[in-house]
Amino acid sequence: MQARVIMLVDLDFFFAQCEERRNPSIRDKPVVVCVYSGRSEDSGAVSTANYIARKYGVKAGIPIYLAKKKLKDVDAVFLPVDHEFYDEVSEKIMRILRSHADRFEQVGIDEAYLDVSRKVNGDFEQAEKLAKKAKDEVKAHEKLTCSIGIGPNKLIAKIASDIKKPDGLTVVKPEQVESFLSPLPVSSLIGVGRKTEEKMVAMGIRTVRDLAEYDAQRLIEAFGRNLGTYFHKASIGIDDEPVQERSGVESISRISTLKKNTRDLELITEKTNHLCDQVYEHLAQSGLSFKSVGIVAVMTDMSILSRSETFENPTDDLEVLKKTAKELFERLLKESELEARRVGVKVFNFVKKQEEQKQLTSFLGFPES
DNA sequence: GTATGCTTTCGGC
DNA sequence: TTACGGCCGAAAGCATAC
Repeated sequence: MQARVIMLVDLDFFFAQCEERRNPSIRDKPVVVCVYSGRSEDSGAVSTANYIARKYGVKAGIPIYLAKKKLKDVDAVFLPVDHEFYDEVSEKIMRILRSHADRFEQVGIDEAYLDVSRKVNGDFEQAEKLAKKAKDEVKAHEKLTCSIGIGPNKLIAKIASDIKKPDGLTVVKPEQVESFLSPLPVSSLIGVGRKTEEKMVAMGIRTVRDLAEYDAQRLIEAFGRNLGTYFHKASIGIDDEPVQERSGVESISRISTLKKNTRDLELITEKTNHLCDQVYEHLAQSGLSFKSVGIVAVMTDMSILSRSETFENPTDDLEVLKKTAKELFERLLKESELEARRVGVKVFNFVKKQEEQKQLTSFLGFPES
């Protein structure tokens, strides 16, 4: 059993970098990739921005209008998102990265874990060379930079990848794990969100070092056996999560901004029926059935409300989807007085169609063939 | 008390 | 000072089961 060597590869400011590659003449300017909602000239939000734009405070999530204001005296480039193009680029890069890994796990469109333990014989020097080679290859074939973190597990690799970017490479060897982790805030650990961090701070735990020094048994008392054990192990750099292929998406959703804010169920249903059609189209390509339907509404004050329903048995029926979405919106409107601004539909809890058959037959007591 | 599953919210890009 | 997308997975909260 040799030591594990794990890499996390993160494609830098991915959408904006794709746009720079397509049109290199914009590379020295702020590049802002936007999602326009169509409601008015500049309504919408920033999806991602290159590092030049970030120097002006332009980053993912801010309104387009605000981004334009921050860049009003600058020669900046604003572009609409082009997901098809990014998907294409991502697919090619993932193929390159996969070829360098013993095991591969893609996370979203621009990130992947590579287990390279065997490939580099458990040697971190070799892993660093391999990472440079992968970076060079991605650069040569796809003209894109990425940032890589290397560590003895996914936890360390992920945190390491954030240390230097863009175009960074950070290696944390097993003997460096303790000094690497100790000073970080507990929120650096996956699994520690705002609430958990607050709870830990109240217990006198701010840094990973504090967490590591905290009595493991007391952690278990405070967070339960699973979480408590996980936190204790993570604090000393232990993480046994394997790098494994993701079987597929966990949810498919479509959301859209309404022309006008409304609480008229018929107007909303008109829009969500269309969204259901799109979700269904995507679903049909994947050959999946779903057990759960969810809806989401962004209200006038930008607060987000959601409702969902899980069925006894999986289905792939478009009419069931539409009917359920409508009922959920009806319920949501009863429980809020605000008008809806954006509405969305999603399906999740997937079952592959063959397995659905299997589930049914085993339920009925037939022997499996 | 803890595990599990479902629902809702949060947060990154 | 306001302004505001679409999609995903993770986190959190709760009810019920064990």
